[in-house]
Amino acid sequence: MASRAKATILDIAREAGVSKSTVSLVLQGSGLIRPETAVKVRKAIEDVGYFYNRGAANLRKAHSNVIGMVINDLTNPFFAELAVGMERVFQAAGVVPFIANTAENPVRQEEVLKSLMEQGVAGLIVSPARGTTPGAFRRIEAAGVPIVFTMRRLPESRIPVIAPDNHRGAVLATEHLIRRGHRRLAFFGGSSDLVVYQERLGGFLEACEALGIPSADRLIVEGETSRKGGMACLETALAAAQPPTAALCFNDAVAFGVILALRKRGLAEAEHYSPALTSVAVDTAGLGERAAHVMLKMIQSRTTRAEDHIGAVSLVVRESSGPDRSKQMGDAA
Amino acid sequence: MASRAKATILDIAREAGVSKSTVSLVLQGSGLIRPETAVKVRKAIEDVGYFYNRGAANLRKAHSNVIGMVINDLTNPFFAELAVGMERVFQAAGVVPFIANTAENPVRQEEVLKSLMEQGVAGLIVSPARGTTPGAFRRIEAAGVPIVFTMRRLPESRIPVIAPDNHRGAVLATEHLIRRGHRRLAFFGGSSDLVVYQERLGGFLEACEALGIPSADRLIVEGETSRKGGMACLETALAAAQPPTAALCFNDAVAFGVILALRKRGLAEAEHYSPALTSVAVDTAGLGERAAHVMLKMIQSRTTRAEDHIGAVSLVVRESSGPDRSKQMGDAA
DNA sequence: CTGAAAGCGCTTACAG
DNA sequence: CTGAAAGCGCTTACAG
Repeated sequence: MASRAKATILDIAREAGVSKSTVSLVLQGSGLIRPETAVKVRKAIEDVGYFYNRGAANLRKAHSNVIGMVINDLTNPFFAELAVGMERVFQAAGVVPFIANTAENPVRQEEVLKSLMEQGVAGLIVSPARGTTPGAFRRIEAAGVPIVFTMRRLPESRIPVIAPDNHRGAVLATEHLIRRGHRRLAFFGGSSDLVVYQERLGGFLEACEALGIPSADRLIVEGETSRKGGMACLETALAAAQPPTAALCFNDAVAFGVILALRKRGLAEAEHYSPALTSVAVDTAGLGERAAHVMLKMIQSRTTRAEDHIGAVSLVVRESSGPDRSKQMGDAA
Repeated sequence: MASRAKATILDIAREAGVSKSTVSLVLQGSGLIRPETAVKVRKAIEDVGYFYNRGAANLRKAHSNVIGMVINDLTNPFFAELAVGMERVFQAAGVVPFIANTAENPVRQEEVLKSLMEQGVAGLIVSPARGTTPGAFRRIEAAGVPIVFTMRRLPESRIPVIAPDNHRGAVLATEHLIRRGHRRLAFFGGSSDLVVYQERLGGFLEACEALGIPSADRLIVEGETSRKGGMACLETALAAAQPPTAALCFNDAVAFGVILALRKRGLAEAEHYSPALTSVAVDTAGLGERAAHVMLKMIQSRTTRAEDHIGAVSLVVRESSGPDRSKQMGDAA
């Protein structure tokens, strides 16, 4: 049973008593083959335990059916969602997505990209790691392999981007906080080396400006985009002479950290301080689907250029239980 | 700049003024090549923007450097952790892991496995989807490709398994609850078609038996392994004549659901009912590393057999704030 | 040290 | 409809 040497189309041909061209034609579902021949061949395929050798086929056909998904942090459920959306589309198109994780490490990213290229991917969907240098994709672009960025853009790059409207999301969330009566606002978490950060902070500042919150009443605390970072942000903010009464958090993790810290201080448990996690909703799986579609189109039309796509966002207001003067957390996912 | 046709070793050979054999030798780091020749070749590789074609190489060498990781639920951070551990080991060994998600769907799993086999993987690390049939891996085994199961085992399969000691974890957690003074215990979530469920429930029952909890005081509520499932379990339990005072939850998600439901009912907020999420700790990344090592060894020794590996577990007791008679949640991760 | 030749498993014209 | 032949990009003996 355990045949060590893998079967090839030659084995199938022998088993079925036809030539290997015929087998190849059957494999490709060609209409040129007589039905009973096809049946005979298919039976032989089963009998010899054959697995199609896509590498050999691609070598000859000079194109591949695998595309690489390079993700900066697979432990972030957000990216898992994104991957799920892409897979749906690719599956339907007969394309196999291989996922690789860079763990936010540009060196690892370099290796992963090289690997994927060596594997002969037809395209690359990438959420670039922090600190990716502008030239990181130069050789791949030169080789004519299409790339799509998701979630993050690189400064001064012409690679198309599929991402949510971070700026708009932050504007919506900030407006919400101000309308709820808050006058001293904070922006918690993230760091200015990320383009995403600039976009969200920009939205925050724009809304503050538009709705008359003076810059003296805005507190910006950079920090790790993690629970720990969120906790640190809160400590910093509470140490201020006039602590903010509401904050826009860079992402969910930061927001949870802030809430944990509040709870630890006994502030969140108290009746008058019930943080409602209002958040910016992004159709993540939808963005994944979109990215996949763009990629498919690029491959098909043999181009490395495409339009950017900025996904709509909306505000999800949750359990805003406290009175007007209650402090409250807003979170931009 | 954008050379559409990909460069081959022939282009390099031409550029460097050597034969393609020489280029191949340089690519493989052979010591047979004069240093200055190697330098010249390496420069040519840069100049023509070459990417090694691993598919062609593998075709000739008849072995590959990619292994497939087939995961049943990528959105579960647990599996992301596992993947991270494996990647660490594989990277060091020059092996490229490709991750594929089956979303707990046996049909999708079938497709993914086929794809990976067609891609010529050297081995497969699989966390099988629910409802996987015993024969699902027959052809792959017959082809001599090594498989390792992680986290879950299949009934009546001889494929090696790397998994945490679920039984022991449940025993530890249950003993803990009983020692805290609880006498009416529940087991929440999961369903009996999973081997993991049998293992955990078995541990729960064994501990109850050993420490004298009569079966009348044990409540077993099957349910979805999600927050929603956990919430439903709690409702069922509270409807009992004598509700349990503590529960062992199938996993984190169920436990969170239970806590949410308690909070909604106002039970968790009350002083006398502060659920402490005591949980069973598994070194997930460590299991990932272990699985990778086992796989590497199997590939190297050309076998499809290996010892099972059952990872140690430990109990993490957290914020057990209430008094002895406080109700409390234990969670087996 | 380096070159010419064969072959890995497939597909693709090209004959028959 | 089916077979013989060439070739995809590489590696591997085998000469030189």
